[in-house]
Amino acid sequence: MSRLARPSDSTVLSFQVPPCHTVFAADPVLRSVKAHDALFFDGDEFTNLYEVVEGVFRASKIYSDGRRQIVAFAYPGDLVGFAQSNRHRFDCDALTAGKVRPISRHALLSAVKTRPALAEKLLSAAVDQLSCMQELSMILCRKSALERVASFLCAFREKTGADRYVQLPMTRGDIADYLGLTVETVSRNMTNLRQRQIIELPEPACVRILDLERLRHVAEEDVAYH
Amino acid sequence: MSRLARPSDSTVLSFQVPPCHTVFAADPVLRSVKAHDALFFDGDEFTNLYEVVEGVFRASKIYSDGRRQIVAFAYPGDLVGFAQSNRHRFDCDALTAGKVRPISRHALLSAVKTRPALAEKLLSAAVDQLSCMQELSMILCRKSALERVASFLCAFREKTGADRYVQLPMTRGDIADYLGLTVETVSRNMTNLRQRQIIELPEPACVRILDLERLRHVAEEDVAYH
DNA sequence: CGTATAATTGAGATTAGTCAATAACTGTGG
DNA sequence: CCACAGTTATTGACTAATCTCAATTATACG
Repeated sequence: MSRLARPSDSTVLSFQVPPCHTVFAADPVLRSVKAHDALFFDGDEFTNLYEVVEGVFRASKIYSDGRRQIVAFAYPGDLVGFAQSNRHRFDCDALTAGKVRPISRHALLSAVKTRPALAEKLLSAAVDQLSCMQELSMILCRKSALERVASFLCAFREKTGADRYVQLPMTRGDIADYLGLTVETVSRNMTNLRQRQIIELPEPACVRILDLERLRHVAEEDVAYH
Repeated sequence: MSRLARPSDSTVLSFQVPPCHTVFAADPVLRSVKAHDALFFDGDEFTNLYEVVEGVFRASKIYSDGRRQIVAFAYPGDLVGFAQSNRHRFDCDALTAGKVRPISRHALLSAVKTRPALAEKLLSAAVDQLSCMQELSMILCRKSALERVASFLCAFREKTGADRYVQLPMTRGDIADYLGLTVETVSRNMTNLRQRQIIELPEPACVRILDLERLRHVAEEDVAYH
């Protein structure tokens, strides 16, 4: 996986449990949620975090001036809702119907105490996410709108395991608020990619990647790694 | 401390050990470094991380197109050089003369295994940093140049415990590469703040804060928290 | 003291944002 | 099944902000 393909991988509030370690498999309780259901709101008491089992979730923060920041999109395998205080700092809701496994905060804390290996895994995951986040956020600060949109598409594709046909569960507004752009700018750059025959847009929520090579190139052109 | 005052606090690669827990005090080895000395380079094997004891350090990444990203400034109490792989991903060097306490990676890993409480602390610190980083980076992506510069000054002041007289160990170029701006833009906005009588610049590296209230207001005006 | 580096300032180009209009899609109820 | 209303997406014209390039001034260091 290219390093630039990491954005959605680096969701701050969600860190991914390595697939080989089904850390919480012992907990059989699955909760089904419908699209638009909320898992928790900003300010809610932090009692559970959630392992996403199915569906796509959105973590967002709404500021008093009405602006909104999409903090992370969470996919199956991600943990979402980690908080360091007694309260959540973000809203989290479902973009699609899905399933989550709630993990009680208390259970997690005691598990960490009694199972050092688990603590080490979590720490390692957190450090990894921290590092990825640093890279991502700074890259986002520097990239042009076109590069951000292209990066987002590449990352989404990688993350969801899609090949050439990508179904976006989020709106242009969500993408804009995630990438630090406006809806119009996201839309214009989607059009730009379409006009250059890099993608097709059979409908707004569907992206067919015609030329992955060039899409990646556009995503990375300014920020090349050695 | 206001939430916006957190930037330098949220240095990804450096997470701060709570002062009350001198986690590594058992290790007596201190290393003195001169200004511009490097602790490690991007790609070096990850054998040690470092607790900053004295001085200011800079973690940066240089891209093949010549662009540079300042990833973090690290101050006394910060841990710098945490890596999740076998290699460092950033350069780290000293902006000023200082002292660091190297902590061997191996020692840390075994300590985490044998002392669950330590693991918990580290995990908690990492999650905290993760969360702060998310906030910071997104805020930086959205803020105007003036707000970023003002935020930077506020944060630096808080972090270093200065009152009204702030001595900047880094160049305008460092600040620019940290905030995702150009040198010229940083300079212009410093001038802007000076002309508005919010700060004085007796010399480029010295900032006297004349009106902290207004400086904070400029830093936060667009991104208000509820 | 002179040279190299760093900082400031100005003018113009470029990019993304804003405001506004139109088009497409979604879902609901007739 | 269709029509309507509300949301979402696209596009255009214009504005505002930052970047780029260039020149000048200040500072640091040998």
